[in-house]
Amino acid sequence: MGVFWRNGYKATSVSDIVRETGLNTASMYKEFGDKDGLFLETLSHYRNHIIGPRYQILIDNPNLTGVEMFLKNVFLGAAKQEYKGCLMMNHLAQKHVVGVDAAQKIEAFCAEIESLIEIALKNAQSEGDIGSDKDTSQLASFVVFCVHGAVLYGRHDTKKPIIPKFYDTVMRELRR
Amino acid sequence: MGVFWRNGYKATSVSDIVRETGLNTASMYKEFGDKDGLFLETLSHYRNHIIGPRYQILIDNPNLTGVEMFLKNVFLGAAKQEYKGCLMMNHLAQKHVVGVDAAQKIEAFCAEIESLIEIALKNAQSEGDIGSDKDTSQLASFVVFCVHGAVLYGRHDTKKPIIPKFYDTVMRELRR
DNA sequence: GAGATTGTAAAATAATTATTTTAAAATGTC
DNA sequence: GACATTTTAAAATAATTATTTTACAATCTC
Repeated sequence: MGVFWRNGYKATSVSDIVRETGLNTASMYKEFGDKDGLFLETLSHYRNHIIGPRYQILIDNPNLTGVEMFLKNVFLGAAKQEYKGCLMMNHLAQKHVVGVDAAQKIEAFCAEIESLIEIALKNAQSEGDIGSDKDTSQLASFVVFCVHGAVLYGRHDTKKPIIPKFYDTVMRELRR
Repeated sequence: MGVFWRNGYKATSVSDIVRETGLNTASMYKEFGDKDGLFLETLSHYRNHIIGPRYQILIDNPNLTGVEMFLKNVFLGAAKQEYKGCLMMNHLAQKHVVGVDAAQKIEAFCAEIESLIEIALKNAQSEGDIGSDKDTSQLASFVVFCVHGAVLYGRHDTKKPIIPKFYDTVMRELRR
């Protein structure tokens, strides 16, 4: 997964994958069909094991209180990813490159976490933590954009991700 | 430029470029050396003719007043780009793929517009349009991130860019 | 443990893509 | 208008990369 994450679908050769994973070329083709199939599987794995767990608490507790603490964790989790950004988001600009199946998968994933966050925001709203005039759908987009798009913008020279900087901004926007 | 913009450096073949530009293959190699040289030239062109003009007003008027109007124009300009995102930003996550020259060029460009915006924000601050307690450097990062990173996050299904949504958020953050 | 099945390494093939060459057409120079 | 230079289209080559095959080792079944 690492190579796809770092260099993107097209710039990742099958040899790279074989080298990195130790997988056998033939086994790989038998298991996943082709490079595209492997990429789809990678997306699923990323969703289920890397990002998923971070949002699992929202699934487990549909009435979760304390969005603030949750968001802080999500931001920090994203900031730790060695500045590689979000595997899915890094491919959002490349729908034609990754193919339609992968593009759909990525978009479905984004929609999914967006609606999870929206539910959490609505809860917070009904508890008075967020003003009743707020557009929770728009705020949810904004949160997803800042969390999953932001490492992209981490500078290579400073080697520092920019996400933590944005956490405060997002929180102010929620509380305003 | 279009192909690079839409599909990224690695997924763009020389044939694609030749087809799109009508350029002759041999002339292309004579003029730019190789694909990489052409990409570097593309980045320069993008900077000088596509994005540059949008920020030119900041260079021409170091004491520009009315950041708000300026920012609005920048947001709208970005939102119009056929949802391809920012050519440079789309490559930020791929420093190893595009090579070190291109990566440096992209980062220099980002730093440049960030500091232009920071100057404008400082002016606004000294005129009282922005609170004196604000960290203009951080705000500038935030603006660049929202303007140049946001189309990335426009959904393919809805075909709508998300940038306009963020304009309000950014303005609130400035005025807060 | 013989025989069937599965996994593996390495080489072979196929497909794509970057770059160069070639020979002709276009253009410029005197 | 003849000659030199430059541009162009097309084919040729080189390099890379995706996929398949082959021959063999490991594992499993009875």
